[in-house]
Amino acid sequence: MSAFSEIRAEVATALASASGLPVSEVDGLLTWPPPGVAADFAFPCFTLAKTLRKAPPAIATEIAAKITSGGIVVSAAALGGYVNVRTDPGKQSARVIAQALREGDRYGMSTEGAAKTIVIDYSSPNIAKPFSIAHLRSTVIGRALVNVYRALGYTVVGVNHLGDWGTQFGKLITAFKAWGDEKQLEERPIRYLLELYVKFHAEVKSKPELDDDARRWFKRLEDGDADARALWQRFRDLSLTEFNRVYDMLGVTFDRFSGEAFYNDRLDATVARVEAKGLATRSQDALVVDLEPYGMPPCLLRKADDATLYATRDLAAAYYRHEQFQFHKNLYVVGSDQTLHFRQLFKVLELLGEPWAASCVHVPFGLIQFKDGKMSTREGKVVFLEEVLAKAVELAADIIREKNPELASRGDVAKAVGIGAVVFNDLKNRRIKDVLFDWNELLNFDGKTGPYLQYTHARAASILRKAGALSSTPPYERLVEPEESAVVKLVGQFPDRIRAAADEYEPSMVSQHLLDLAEAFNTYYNHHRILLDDDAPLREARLALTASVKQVLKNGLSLLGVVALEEM
RNA sequence: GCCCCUAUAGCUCAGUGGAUAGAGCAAUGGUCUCCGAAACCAUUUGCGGAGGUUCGAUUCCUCCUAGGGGUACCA
Repeated sequence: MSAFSEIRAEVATALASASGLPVSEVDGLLTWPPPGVAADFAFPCFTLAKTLRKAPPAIATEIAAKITSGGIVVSAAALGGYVNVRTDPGKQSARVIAQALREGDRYGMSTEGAAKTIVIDYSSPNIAKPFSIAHLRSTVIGRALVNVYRALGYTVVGVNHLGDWGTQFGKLITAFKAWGDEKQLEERPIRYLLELYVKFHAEVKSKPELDDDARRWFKRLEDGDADARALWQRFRDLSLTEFNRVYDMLGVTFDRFSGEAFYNDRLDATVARVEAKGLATRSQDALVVDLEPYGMPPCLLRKADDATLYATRDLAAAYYRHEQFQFHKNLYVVGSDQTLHFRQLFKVLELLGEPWAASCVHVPFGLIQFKDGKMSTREGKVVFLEEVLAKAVELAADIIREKNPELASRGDVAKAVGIGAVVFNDLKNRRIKDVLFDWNELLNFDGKTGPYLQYTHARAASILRKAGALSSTPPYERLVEPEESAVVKLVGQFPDRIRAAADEYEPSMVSQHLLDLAEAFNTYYNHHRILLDDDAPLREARLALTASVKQVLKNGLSLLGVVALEEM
């Protein structure tokens, strides 16, 4: 339990005994006062008015009078219908900071997920297509969730469910057979494959028979045709080489690189399983699971030519994951445009009578929007992630040259800052929001950004370097400034925010908390001197506070996949 | 048509059913002989509309409007 949770529980207990309510009920109502009110917790008495048949202010006055100071609680005062409780700032600081410094890199982590496995499907780019800024979202959100669940003690299996199968390969093979150029494929594989893909979609408008060719090629691929298979392998290898370069830049890793093709030899058994349950029906020559009673279009398992689809392979993958890992949860970090697909998939699992269908969760995120509409691979309307990262790193290097030309290892720092800016930009808001692609915002390093957090961390690091060794027993009771209490509170709440982020599959809960902390610390820094010359004990206490801030920023940034820098 | 998501300041977004709705960007003006000015301080503007539930709604429910997405052989 975090020190902050313990403090909250103590306040709730005090209020419970004063009001006669159960602690759990008090805890549920407990809130905090607005900025103008000098108190740490607030207890609203409005719900009691009915049962007690008294006005809320009168109830608040009675409860406040019964609260005795002692322990963490210093005083209680009624104001309107609220009981405002003040806690001892020194004791609060002592507990919170001591815990943060004692636990260090483990602060915020727990073992509550021990013996539970969580499978997370993330990134999952389509082979033979460019790694765009759209894939970045799944990649960084998924990676952050992997880190968050690991921090809570879960066993996590991160799966890159590569889009390495499907009709798109029929299209690519068709296009390559028709217009392919070996030299271009060797020299600039992904961009060239994208061009072929775009050309295919442009040509198919006037030559619809190309679609039939594509379907035939995919069918041949599924049936193990050597020619099709060889081209597929080549496209896949070339793509993976490019993807790995991007993953290296981002520092992203996976436990499994199993794509859709991996499940190819399990598809017949999967379809058979659905048929055995009597769920599969022939409709318009295709094999489907009728979902009409649930208000959804049918889930297609086989096309008219018996080739499989996305849903078939996802179904096989779900069974495979359950058999392999007996997951506690099976998460899919995939864009919100695929919500219906997952609703269908989970419904089919439910109809198959799998109790673990309820443990499968789609974790959707908003789409990247351009000023002129949605991104479209088919029209070649994409922004390459490598280009974005390169620009960000270049800009970071410019700023370093200007602000800190003497800095050692400027190249590494520029990389960390530039990439940190792009990564954090994708994690700072609630993931469901669509993102308008905007170079200015992406390349902004001021305000609520990754570099701002890195800067605050580096600033704290700089102070601690100058200070030398820390005292092991600083007088925490000296930390009574309101700006200090604000920082302490945020340090103390950090572990709870990690849990909330896991509960809601929402990395932004960590991001927003780090921004709040950095803001509070920078405000504090600008109002009070830490490295005091004339008050050694207070200096020690403030340094301990600074060290705890640095620790939280470091741990939080690490969860988000952003490098915490000592200097920048 | 039907289904899902979103709507808070000029822009991008936070916001636990509670007391005066907060940040950043942009703009303007301040703060470095002082621990890192990628920082801090100050100034201005707002909960899409209408009902409902509630002691109390930006928050929950319904309807409407707007934007985005999806809607059988792509993923």
